[in-house]
Amino acid sequence: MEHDFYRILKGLKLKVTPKRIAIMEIMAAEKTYMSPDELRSKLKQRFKNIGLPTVYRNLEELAKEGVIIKIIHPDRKLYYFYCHRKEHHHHFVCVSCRRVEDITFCGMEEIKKEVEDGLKGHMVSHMLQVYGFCKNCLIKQVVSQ
Amino acid sequence: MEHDFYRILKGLKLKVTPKRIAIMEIMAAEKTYMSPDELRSKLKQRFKNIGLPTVYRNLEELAKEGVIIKIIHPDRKLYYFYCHRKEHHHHFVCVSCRRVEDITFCGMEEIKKEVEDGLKGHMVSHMLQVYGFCKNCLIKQVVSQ
DNA sequence: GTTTTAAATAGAAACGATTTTCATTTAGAT
DNA sequence: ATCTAAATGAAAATCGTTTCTATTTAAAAC
Ligand SMILES: [Zn+2]
Ligand SMILES: [Zn+2]
Ligand SMILES: [Zn+2]
Ligand SMILES: [Zn+2]
Repeated sequence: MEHDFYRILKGLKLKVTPKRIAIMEIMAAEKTYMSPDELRSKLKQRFKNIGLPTVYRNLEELAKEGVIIKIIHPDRKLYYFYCHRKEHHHHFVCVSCRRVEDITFCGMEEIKKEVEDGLKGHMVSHMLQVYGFCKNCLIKQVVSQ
Repeated sequence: MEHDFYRILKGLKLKVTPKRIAIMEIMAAEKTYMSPDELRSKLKQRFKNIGLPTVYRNLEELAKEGVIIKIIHPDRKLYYFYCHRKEHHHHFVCVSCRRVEDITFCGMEEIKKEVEDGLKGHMVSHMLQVYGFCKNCLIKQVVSQ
């Protein structure tokens, strides 16, 4: 698995540093989105010194390259998630446990049609995100009643 | 028109202050989204003293009550827009001039189905926003070439 | 293997949008 | 006209994020 990350970084012409590898390992192992500070807490278990700017920079670089994604959050803070799927798609985010899951529905064609035919504009991108309670959290709710 | 805003504020049990009315008037007259600071600049033309916290507070209150909407922006700053349409719908945002236009496509049913049948979760809300160039900006691009 | 150099990093400081605090003013009820 | 809770302005605080700079390090060149 580490070899995957190694190759990904090489492909992006980024230096393969222990911290980069660790960031990718930790992110890829998480089922939930994380803030830079939460990621740093996990990195602290492996490295004595790890600066927050390093975490911010690496997350941003990886997001820019499409290796990880940014999660749009109502609190307008930065959150990232390692998404294994590479085709265009969107995400379901659990408002209780932060779990992220893929959604295959998109609607890009209909939207594009409406923008171009209806508004006579040109669509550049679109953002779709779904919020709710994941399977696990629904079960917990029922059990705890 | 002012009477509309008067009645809206009354309906929300908010005091009808000159600044609240002015904020609603300015927002409702704009075809583009605005930041709190941009709104304050406009308010300064009418009021000698107008504090930024007042602008922030009022925008947030009006957004909470659904009178205006928040625009999700990649820069993660706060932007608001007075949307005249009241039914559930989404928006097209021009990345060049900030114009906001209604989109009727939604896809809520398909998404809900996928979350509930596929993921066995429960959908609470969803966020869709479309970015691109509006009609006017497309024309300007062509003309200036 | 050694040298070179550009990228990566840590730590400290800066930044800036947003929020909080608090004293004063004001809308609207009595 | 009086009262009270809401609204406001000014100043300060907050805090997530970014910048700066000296140091370290990956990896290319030798
Ligand atoms: Zn959950
Ligand atoms: Zn899509
Ligand atoms: Zn435009
Ligand atoms: Zn919708």
